Amino acid sequence: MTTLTDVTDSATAKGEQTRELILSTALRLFREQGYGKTTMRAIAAEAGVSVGNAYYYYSSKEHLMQAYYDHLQAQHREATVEILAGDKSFTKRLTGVLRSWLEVSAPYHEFAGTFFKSAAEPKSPLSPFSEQSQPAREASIEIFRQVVEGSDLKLPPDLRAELPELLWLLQMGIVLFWVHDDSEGLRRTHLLITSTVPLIDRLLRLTRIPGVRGVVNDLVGVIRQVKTI
Amino acid sequence: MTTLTDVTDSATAKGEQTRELILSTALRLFREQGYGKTTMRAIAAEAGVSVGNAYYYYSSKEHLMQAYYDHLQAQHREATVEILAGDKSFTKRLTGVLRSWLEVSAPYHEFAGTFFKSAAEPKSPLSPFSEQSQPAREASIEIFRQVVEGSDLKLPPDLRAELPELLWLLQMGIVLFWVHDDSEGLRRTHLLITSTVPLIDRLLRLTRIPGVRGVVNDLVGVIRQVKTI
DNA sequence: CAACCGACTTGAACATGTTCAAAAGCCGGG
DNA sequence: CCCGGCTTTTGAACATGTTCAAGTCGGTTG
Repeated sequence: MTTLTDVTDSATAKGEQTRELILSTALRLFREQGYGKTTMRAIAAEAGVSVGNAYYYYSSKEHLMQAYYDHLQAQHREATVEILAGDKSFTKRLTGVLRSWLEVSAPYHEFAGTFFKSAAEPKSPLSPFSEQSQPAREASIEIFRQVVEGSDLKLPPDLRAELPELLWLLQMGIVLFWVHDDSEGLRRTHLLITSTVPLIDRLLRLTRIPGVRGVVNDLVGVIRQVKTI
Repeated sequence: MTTLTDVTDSATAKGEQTRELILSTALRLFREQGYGKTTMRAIAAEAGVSVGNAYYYYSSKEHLMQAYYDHLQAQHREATVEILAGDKSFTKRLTGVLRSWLEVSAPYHEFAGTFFKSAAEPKSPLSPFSEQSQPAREASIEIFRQVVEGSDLKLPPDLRAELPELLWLLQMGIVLFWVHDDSEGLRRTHLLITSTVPLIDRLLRLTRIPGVRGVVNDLVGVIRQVKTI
């Protein structure tokens, strides 16, 4: 028997080791010398396997980057736990989450550009809007859902329901900014977060004004419409 | 003698012809078979020159795409003239400009993804935020300046000054959406424009409400700050 | 006119992501 | 023990963007 496939984790016994080996080697090289300078041949050589073997497990170089992305996502999630358990203040929660993303991602800032490049292509599985990244995207939105739910924010239910996704979009915007930010210490991105978050808070509180409320409702309507159809 | 070309246009005589030839051939092939499937060898062969020669004029395949982008930009500019001469209604002007962009770009929708991919990389000259594309960017913002200036829109001067750039950002967002839009006839993007523009108009008019005014002023402040520092 | 200079052109060579047919292990059944 | 069928592994071959040393060509200068 031994048809292997019953175990949760080590799906295919031996091969799984090779897979891990290739991935970890690749990630290390990416970090050490950047994505562009790391060749598939180098990865294979360093891992002590053949090029073809690397392709047996990862159908492309991009695919290896995908794995890195998942890694990052998990790290961020972990980093937010503490923050989301603590304060009830909306701005603090949001700032904390965004900041922690920045921290987790900082070591990869330099080669994030390349990642971004691949992610931009609509058909790429790396695209944040793609089918394949739906799990990662939802995990990310889930974090923002917790930001909202655990906070003291008072909002009309419609908007509140839509908010996590909007905050995720905000995060995408910040990432876009971050990728382009070459100020030292990522000063500008930090500044962006520091000044944007309170502003968002204030904007959200404006929805109590009747005249504003109507427009916002329509805005939510448009967002839903665009998402669906 | 026969130096034939003293014409305004042709900077370096003969070579300029070759340059044009290569470019037009490339653009044609891009349109006919997509960017990815068009090889530099094919372009060279079709144009009747050597590969090296193509590289003499265009330092990379991407560079050829850059040229296409400029081409598009010019076409759009031309298409907007009529619209901007006509109506005074802000929403009509804005809708017109966005729609005409859609029309001009439609033939390239399929291969725009690839373009987008390159443009996403921060260091790429194709990036809408890059140094190299500053002229194109400013030309584009200029269009939106005309949208605002020729319109009946009443706004606090601060916001009014910032608005063209914000509208340009909106356009970037729409492009992002457009690239991912595979509904037939680009229905979804059209819908997005149709429903977003009036909403923006309403949002802008909200700035008359005192409570809103303060927040918006701060928002403008943040934008300026982020742009500068 | 011959030498020369710089713009232009060439094609072979290179680097690297990717593919693929074949070999090597591995394993349970006859 | 050997066979047939799988997973895994190999390395050479391929496709394609890019580079480069060397050639060509047209005009300018002595």
